[in-house]
Amino acid sequence: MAVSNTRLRILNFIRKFLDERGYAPTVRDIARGCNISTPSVVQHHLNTLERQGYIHRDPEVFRSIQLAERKREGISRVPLLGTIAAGEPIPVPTSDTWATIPEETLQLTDEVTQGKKGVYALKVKGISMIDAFVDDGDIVLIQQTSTVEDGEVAAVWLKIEQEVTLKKVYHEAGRIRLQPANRQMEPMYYKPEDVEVQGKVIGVLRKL
Amino acid sequence: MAVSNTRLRILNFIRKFLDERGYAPTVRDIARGCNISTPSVVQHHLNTLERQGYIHRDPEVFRSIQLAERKREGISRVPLLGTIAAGEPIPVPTSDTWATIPEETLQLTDEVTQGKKGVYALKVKGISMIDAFVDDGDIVLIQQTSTVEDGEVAAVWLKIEQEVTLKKVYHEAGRIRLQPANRQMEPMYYKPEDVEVQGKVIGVLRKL
DNA sequence: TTGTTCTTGAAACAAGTGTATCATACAAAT
DNA sequence: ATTTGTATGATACACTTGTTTCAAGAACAA
Repeated sequence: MAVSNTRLRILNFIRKFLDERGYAPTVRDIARGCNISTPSVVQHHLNTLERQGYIHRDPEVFRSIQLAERKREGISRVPLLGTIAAGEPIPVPTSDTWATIPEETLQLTDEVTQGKKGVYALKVKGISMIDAFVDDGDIVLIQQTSTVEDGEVAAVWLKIEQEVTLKKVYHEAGRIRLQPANRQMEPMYYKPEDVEVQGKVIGVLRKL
Repeated sequence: MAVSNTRLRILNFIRKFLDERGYAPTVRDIARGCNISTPSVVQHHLNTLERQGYIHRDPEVFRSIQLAERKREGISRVPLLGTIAAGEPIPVPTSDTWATIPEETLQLTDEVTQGKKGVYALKVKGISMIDAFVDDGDIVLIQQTSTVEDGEVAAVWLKIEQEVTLKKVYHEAGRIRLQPANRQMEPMYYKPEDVEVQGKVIGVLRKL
């Protein structure tokens, strides 16, 4: 069942009310704001909206309407632990690194961190990662891990070149294939002992 | 005056209550949760906390306690209004576009939106914007505007080519210079009447 | 001591508020 | 035409809840 016109007005009113006042409206607030003459009509629509999963209420509790779309509104504080550049291994957080005060802390919603744990951020220095469409000044979000699945993008330390690079990793027979995000570029092949996965890249953030 | 022991307990209780239930406690909820026998004591402490600036309440309004520390925590809800591709103009929001339920809504902190107003998001379709280090599937954050300062990145509609592109814009004598983010690429020059700024690019978001 | 201020307490009021009940109107389906 | 489901409406009840009032103990300085 679709969202009717009146219920859409009600939903939008609840959104606006929450944004402006910081707490939920009452049925009478909604009636006033949506040109509905009586609480019972609002009640009826709220029941429907709740049955459809758009909102949640605690019975008998005043101003307890919550929007389902805002339920998982988690904010994570992601430490910015330093920079990532071609010629140096990336900072890998240790137990005490987390405890110390980071350079800066990014406040990110779970929408961005995808709810992942053990995430930290690094600022890109230089243009060595343009083959991953990562520019100078971008922020990469890294999840601490030493293993990745095939096809995932990882921060990989190349022992021979003494360089870090962002590539899709594929485990092949007797070798590791590192595939640039840029499809126009050729993959590179390494012996497993010559590469070291330092973390999984879960996102990139660019502020202009 | 410092925060007394009891008031600190009350503050922590309000924090926990808000996190767990999504709406504010009543004076009686607080009394129950902090082993206070009567609403009037809670009322007294809330008055003090409000005078000290730790909380805010709307008089006479139930469950209207708000934590000052969370007032400027800044989550913006950015509507994902569609896609951006080379061959089609980008969707420009109108007053009624904002009112309808968007395809999806991104929840972003002000850290990401930089506190800007009138921001919406578009998902990139295709690899036509790799010269701006923007890959297929990336999300670009656009602030609605028709003018940009020199050096800012804009979503520009090229009337002759019938294409949209992301470029740094420079106003020069009698012409517009469009500079790719990729420094290895050459700028393009247009007559002012042949280009149309459709919005300012304030960020790029890539989820992997 | 005395006085002052802060804190805790009990009780009650009045208004805000979720909810139920009954009723009407309208459109679509049978 | 009848039924069914949905949207709207008026009214009232009972509980929730912010607030007030009066009172008393606790901490502390003069």
